[in-house]
Amino acid sequence: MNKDKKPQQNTILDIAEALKLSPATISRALNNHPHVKEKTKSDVLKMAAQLGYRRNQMASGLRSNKTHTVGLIVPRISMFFHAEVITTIQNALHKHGYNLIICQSNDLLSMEEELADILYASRVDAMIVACTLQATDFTHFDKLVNSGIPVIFYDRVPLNSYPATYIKGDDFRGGYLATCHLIETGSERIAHISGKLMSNLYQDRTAGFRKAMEQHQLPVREEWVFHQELTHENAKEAMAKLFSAAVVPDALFTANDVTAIAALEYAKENGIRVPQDLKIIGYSNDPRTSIITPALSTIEQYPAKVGQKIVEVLIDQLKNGDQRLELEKKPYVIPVDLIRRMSS
Amino acid sequence: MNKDKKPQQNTILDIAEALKLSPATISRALNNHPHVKEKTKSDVLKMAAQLGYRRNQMASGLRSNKTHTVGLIVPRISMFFHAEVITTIQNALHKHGYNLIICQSNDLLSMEEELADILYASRVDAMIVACTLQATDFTHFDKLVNSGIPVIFYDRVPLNSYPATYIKGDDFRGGYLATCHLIETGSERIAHISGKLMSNLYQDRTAGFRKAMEQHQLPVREEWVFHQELTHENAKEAMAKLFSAAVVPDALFTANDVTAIAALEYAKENGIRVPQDLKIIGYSNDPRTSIITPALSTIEQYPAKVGQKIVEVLIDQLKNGDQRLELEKKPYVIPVDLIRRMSS
DNA sequence: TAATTTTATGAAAACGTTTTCATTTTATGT
DNA sequence: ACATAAAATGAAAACGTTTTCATAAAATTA
Repeated sequence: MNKDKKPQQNTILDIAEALKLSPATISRALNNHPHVKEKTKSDVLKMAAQLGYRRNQMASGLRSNKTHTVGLIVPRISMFFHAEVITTIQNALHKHGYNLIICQSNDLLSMEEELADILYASRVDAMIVACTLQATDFTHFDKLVNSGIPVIFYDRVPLNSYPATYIKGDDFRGGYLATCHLIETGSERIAHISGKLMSNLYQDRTAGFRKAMEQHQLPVREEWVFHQELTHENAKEAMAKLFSAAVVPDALFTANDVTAIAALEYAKENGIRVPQDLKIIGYSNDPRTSIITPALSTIEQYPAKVGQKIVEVLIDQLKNGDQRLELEKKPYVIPVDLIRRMSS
Repeated sequence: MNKDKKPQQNTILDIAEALKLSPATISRALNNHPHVKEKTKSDVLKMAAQLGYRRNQMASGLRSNKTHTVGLIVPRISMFFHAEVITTIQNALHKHGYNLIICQSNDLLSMEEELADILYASRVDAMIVACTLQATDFTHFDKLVNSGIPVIFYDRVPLNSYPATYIKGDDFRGGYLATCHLIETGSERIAHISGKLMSNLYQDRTAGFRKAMEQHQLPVREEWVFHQELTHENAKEAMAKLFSAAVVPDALFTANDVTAIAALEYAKENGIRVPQDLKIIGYSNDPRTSIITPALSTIEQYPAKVGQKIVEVLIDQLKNGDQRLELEKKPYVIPVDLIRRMSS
C-alpha cells in the first residue's frame, strides 16, 4: 500500500482557515467574482499559491455541472491527418482552459458506441467525433445531443442529417482537382480506387472524379472503379486486376495515400513506369508521399485549419449554444489543394 | 442558449424511487457489493438500463477519491513511436475500466510543467510521462509522487534517480547493434549524428556506438560525432560539414530516423551512392524508412511491447502500490532489434 | 419457540466546491 | 451625523455518489 506520507490535498477550507475568511469568499476570490475586494483576492491567491492549492475538479464539476473537458473520438491517432488535427485542437483548447480526452475507436462501430457512452458518463462539456467508416446509425450520440452537449463531427460525418455540427474537407473538390490534374497532364484512361460508399469521404471524392471525367467527356469504365477497404493488400489486388486486362489504364486516382503508395509499389515491382506509363495521385498528403520515389502527387487537406475551425465553432457553441437556425445548418467546408509531384 | 429540452440525467435516486429502495442499496448493487441480494442486483441493473442511467463520475470520484482516469504526457502524438505506444496503452487501460487523458507537451518544458499541474488538479489516479528532451529537473512531478500517485516514465526518463518507475528501450544495445552492423558490413570510417546529451536516449545510444567502435578497435573521430537537435535541417548541415572535409565517412549512424532520412536525401542530392559510398542506419523504424529508396536500416523499438509493459506495471501499482524495495528500483528495459534494409 | 447469527437494507454523513440568500461593513449623499 | 445605497462577506444548501453505522429481515441454532 501507499506509504503513510499521503499529505492531504489542501482545500478551500484550509485557505479559509488560514485567512480567517469563509469558504464562500475563497471560492469567489478564486473565480474572480466581482463582489470580492481586490485586497482579499490577492491575499487568497497568494495563500493558495503558498499552500499549493489546486481546485478539485470533481467537486467543482459536481456542483457547477461543468467539467471543462472535451471528449474526442477518432479512428486512430496514428493516422497523420488525425494526429495533426488533434494536436491543433488540443493546443487551442488548452488556451481556453479545456482538457481533451482522446479516445480511439480503432474504426470499430461497437467501440465508438461504447466510447460515446463512457464520455457521456464522464459528463464532457462537448464532443468531437471522426466516425468509423462503417457507421450509418448515429443514435449512440443521441444522449449527448439531447442533453444539450455540443457534438461536432469532422472529416467523417454522418450522411443522413443528424442534428449536429459538421466540419469537413472539400472532398468533392479534392476528387475533382485530382482527376482534372490527371486529365490535364494527358491521361485518358483513368482508373479510380476508392473506399466503400457508406462514408461521405468516398462518396464525395468519387463524385468529384466522375464530375471531372464527365466535364472532359471521358468515359468512366466501371470495371476500373473500385470501392473497397483502402488497405495496402486490397490495393495490390486491385492493381493486379487492372493490369491483367487487355486494356490498361494510364492514370490512377486513389482515395487515400496508403493505396497510392501500394499502387506505386506494384508498379515498380511490375515494370510499369511512373509517371510515363501510369500517373498516380493519392489523397491526404501523408508524409510518406513526399519521401517515396517518385514522390506522389496528392491532395492537401490542411489538418491544422480543420482543427482550428473545430475549436472556433466549439468554443462559440459552449459560450452561446448553437444559435444557428435549422436552415443554416450546413457543414463547414475546409478547402483542399492539389499537390503536384513526380508521379503525375 | 440550449433549448428547454434538457432532460435531467437520471441518478441513483431515480432508480431508488422506481424500485422503492434506498439510494444506498442501489449504489451497492451497481458496485456489485456482496451484501446485496441477487434478485435486488438484477432488478437494479435492469432498471438502470431502462432509465439509461450512467454513473456520475464526478460525484463518484469526489466521494471515493478515485477518478478511474490516467494522465499521459507525451512530446507529440504524431511521432510514430509514441502514437503506437499510446494506442496500446489506451486499448489496454480500457479493458481495465480506465480512461486516458492524453496531453502533448510539444517538447516544451514549461508546457510539461503546466500539464503536470493540470493533471494533478484533475486528480488522475496515475500518470505516464515521456519527458521533454530538455528536462533536467523533475520537481514538477513531486506533487504527484508525494500524493502517492504512481508516476511512470517511459522512453525519455529522468537521468538523476527520481523516485518513480522507469520503462525504456534498450538504447545502449540499440546503438551497439547499429554500429556493429555497420562495422560488420565493412565500414571503417563511421560518423554519428546524435541528440543533445541531456537526454538518456542519446547518452545511451552514443555510449553503445562508442562501445562497438572500441570493441572493434576503430577510432572515434570526435569531429564526426554530432550532438544537436535532431531536425531535418540540422541533419543536412551536419552532412554538409562531413562531406566537405578531405576524408569522408563511409558509414553513418543517426540517433533517429528523421536524421537518417535527411542524410539519405543529402546523399542523393550530392551523388553519394548509398550503400556503396555511404551506409546509413537510423533509429526507431519509422514507417517512412521502409518506403524511401533505398530502404533504410534502423532499430526497432517495439512500441506495442513498451505500451503493454507500462499498463502491466501501472495496473499492478494501482492495485498493490509500488511494493518494490528501493534496491530493486531498476528501470524495466524493453529489448530492441536491428532491422537490416538496403541502406547498409 | 426463543435466542442467536447471518444477510439485506436504510439513514445520514461525507467528499470539496458553488451559489442563493441574508447579513454585515463600507461608501455616498444630504 | 444620519439615512441610504453599494460592496463585501458569511451561513447553509446543493450537486450525486459512497460508506459507516444502525436496524430490520431472514436463516440458523439450541
